[in-house]
Amino acid sequence: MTQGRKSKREHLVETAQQLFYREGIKGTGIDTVLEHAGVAKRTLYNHFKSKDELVIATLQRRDQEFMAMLKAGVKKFESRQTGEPAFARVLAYFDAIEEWTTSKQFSGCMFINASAEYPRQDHPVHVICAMHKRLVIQYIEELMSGLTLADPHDLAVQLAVLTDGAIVNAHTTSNRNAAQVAKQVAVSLLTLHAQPAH
Amino acid sequence: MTQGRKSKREHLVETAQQLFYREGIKGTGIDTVLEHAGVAKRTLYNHFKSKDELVIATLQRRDQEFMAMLKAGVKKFESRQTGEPAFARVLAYFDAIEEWTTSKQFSGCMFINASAEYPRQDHPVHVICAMHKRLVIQYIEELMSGLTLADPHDLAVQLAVLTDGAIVNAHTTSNRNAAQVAKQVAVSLLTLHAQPAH
DNA sequence: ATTGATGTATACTGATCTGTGTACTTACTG
DNA sequence: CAGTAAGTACACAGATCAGTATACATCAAT
Repeated sequence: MTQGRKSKREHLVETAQQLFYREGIKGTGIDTVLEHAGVAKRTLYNHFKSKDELVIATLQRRDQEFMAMLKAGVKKFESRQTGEPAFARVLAYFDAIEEWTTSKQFSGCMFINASAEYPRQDHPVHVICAMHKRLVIQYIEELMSGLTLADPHDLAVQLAVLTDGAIVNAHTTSNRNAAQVAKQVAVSLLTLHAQPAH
Repeated sequence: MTQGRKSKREHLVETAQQLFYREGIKGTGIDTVLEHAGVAKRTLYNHFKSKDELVIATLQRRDQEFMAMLKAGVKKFESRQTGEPAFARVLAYFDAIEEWTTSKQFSGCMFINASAEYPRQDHPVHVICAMHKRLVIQYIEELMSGLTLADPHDLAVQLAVLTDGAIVNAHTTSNRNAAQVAKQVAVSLLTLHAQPAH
């Protein structure tokens, strides 16, 4: 089977992701997704056995996309940091968050939003969101691998909490400075608790 | 007109608030609210001209309730703080947040959740959520009135971001320590930037 | 006692929702 | 060319949604 540039399935997930992000999941009907994707309803239900399955596929796609965006952002901003060089990667991470939260299409964190739409903690959607958040914490720990810390995981959780706060604050109150505020706090925390290794 | 202990309207708003919080707003139909409240549909639509109006009434009620809860919590925990006495009120605030986020019925912040369900920033629901968040920042500033700070508003925003992060983290990842983490960070920030007045 | 406001019960409208059934088309493959 | 996998168009089911219409009940105040 030769596919076009994108498989129908991938195209559906991509379209659904955008709509779910912009309008909310429960605020977006299947028919709306189909219209935007230009795909027949039957095709969708051949690939996914329910809307929930499509939702989960979009979140998995977003997870990949988001982590890639973060990593690209860190690479991009790492060399532009001033101050203690050992902090550069972590601080570049906050710049990446800032670039995202101040971008035109920003509409909060898709996982936080999905968690809010599916508040039950045992719902598959909620579980996936929790997993994503754990991945981010893990990534932050990696960014701090060049630092000597009493408890690296502890600081990573602190910075993750800070990040979520910035994202939510930016979205709910349309505050374009939220990520900078978070970065300021991060600088304080790093200065207090971290020394460059060696 | 003599009312019962609670007016029908108040009873409807209270019932709707609980359901919207537990199951999400778009996840709760009008009929579900009516069943739980034991009230006729016509009565609801005599008091509110649409579901959106009911939603807004629940958010206004929650705003009152939440601020009262915060203030009661601060009063309750203020005297139990150790360390610098001038920090006691702010730190008690984080204890109040902790008590809430670790309580059985906790399901995130109703305003953050509502913002996620109504992502458009010009939607009335979204606007009300933004107002609530501003009120909280204002309250945090009040809690710090006994401190000498270079920029009190700045620190209040930092602590508000931190709070939102803790609430979201507690909800999405079922982390019972999120508020304590936030409090730790708050201690660091206060130590760095605040001196007791005089 | 009558009036007017408030609430109830129930049926209904019309829209929208997720998901299915069916028959047709396209296109790749053996 | 035959067969198979994938997609399309379209109708439709069955549930649920917000909101309305109508007729009746309750009750307090004049």
